[in-house]
Amino acid sequence: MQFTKTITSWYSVNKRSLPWRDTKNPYNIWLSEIILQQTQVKQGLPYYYAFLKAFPSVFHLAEAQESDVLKLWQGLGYYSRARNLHAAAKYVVNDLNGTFPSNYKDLLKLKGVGDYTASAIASICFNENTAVVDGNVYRVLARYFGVNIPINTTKGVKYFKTLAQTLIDAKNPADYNQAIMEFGAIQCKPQSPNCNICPLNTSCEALAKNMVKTLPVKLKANKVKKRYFNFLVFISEDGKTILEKRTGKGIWQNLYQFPLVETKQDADFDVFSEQLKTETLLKKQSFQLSLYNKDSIVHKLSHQHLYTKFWIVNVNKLPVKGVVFKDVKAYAVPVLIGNFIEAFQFK
DNA sequence: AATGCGGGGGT
DNA sequence: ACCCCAGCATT
Repeated sequence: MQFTKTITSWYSVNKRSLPWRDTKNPYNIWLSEIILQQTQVKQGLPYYYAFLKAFPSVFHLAEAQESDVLKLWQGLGYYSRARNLHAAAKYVVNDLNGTFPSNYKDLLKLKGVGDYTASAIASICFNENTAVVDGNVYRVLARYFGVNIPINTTKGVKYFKTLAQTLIDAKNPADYNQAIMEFGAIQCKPQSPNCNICPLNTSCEALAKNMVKTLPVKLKANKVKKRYFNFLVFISEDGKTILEKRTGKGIWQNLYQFPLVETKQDADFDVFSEQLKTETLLKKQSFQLSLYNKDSIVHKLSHQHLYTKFWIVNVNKLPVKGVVFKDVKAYAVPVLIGNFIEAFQFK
């Protein structure tokens, strides 16, 4: 297929030099693929180096505490990736004697490994003939073949997986898969691709029909929800504050935060001050309240905007076991909390 | 099939 | 304000 030949020869000339391209070690490739899920190379690169340094092998990772893995993952987002990474490492060590699964089907059994990642590892490390379909592949194929089926539907997912599988270079799945992704990232990029220099510009359906800007088609996402977060930054006379672990289902699972009071709307000082008197932590406790940031800090996640206030709660003695100020930075926290800790300087 | 999950960067 | 990113798990 001409498409396949052009993509692979483009890749041999234009590929970036990246650390995970110097190895076929499945541990390294797996780590890189998990880090790069929904994450650009530039953002993930420092984490890849940090993880390999802290956990050079799957055995090191399996022996770690989840809290240490999350701390190292801090700032990268989608924290279930870190929790699943750690769980999968323990599975590989405890159930598979440390030997990585070596085919698509068995790779899928690892937590956090879905169709894309199993295909990537199987092809790159074991040369299995299974096509990857990531955001880049959707875009390249939708444009080149002029496909307007929405990519985020069951029909679209199946269609593109099948199409990708017909195009893969069976003699070199490892390079072909990486080639089409790199082509999407650098040449057939989302915004204003330079089609003048594209090696496929004489046969690209989207270019011929002036559809480059409208492909691929993606069904619109839901609207962003607004939430109002009030963090209680306790300050005790013996130099401690309170950190709580987030449990349950929502965002930032297993990360730490200051005690949180969520309100239906932006909290007013007087109203909130009264409300606090009924909070469990402050029921039988006198406290002095001050507001750290008058204007809410807006922290934007994909599907929620968090309007956030940090309330400084001075107390004589903490109602629960606290954390001494110098230890606060050892906890894995969301970026929103980490930024506050950096700026506030506990002392 | 629909929803939730982070954070950074670009336009 | 909206889109994108080497997606996955849950319901």
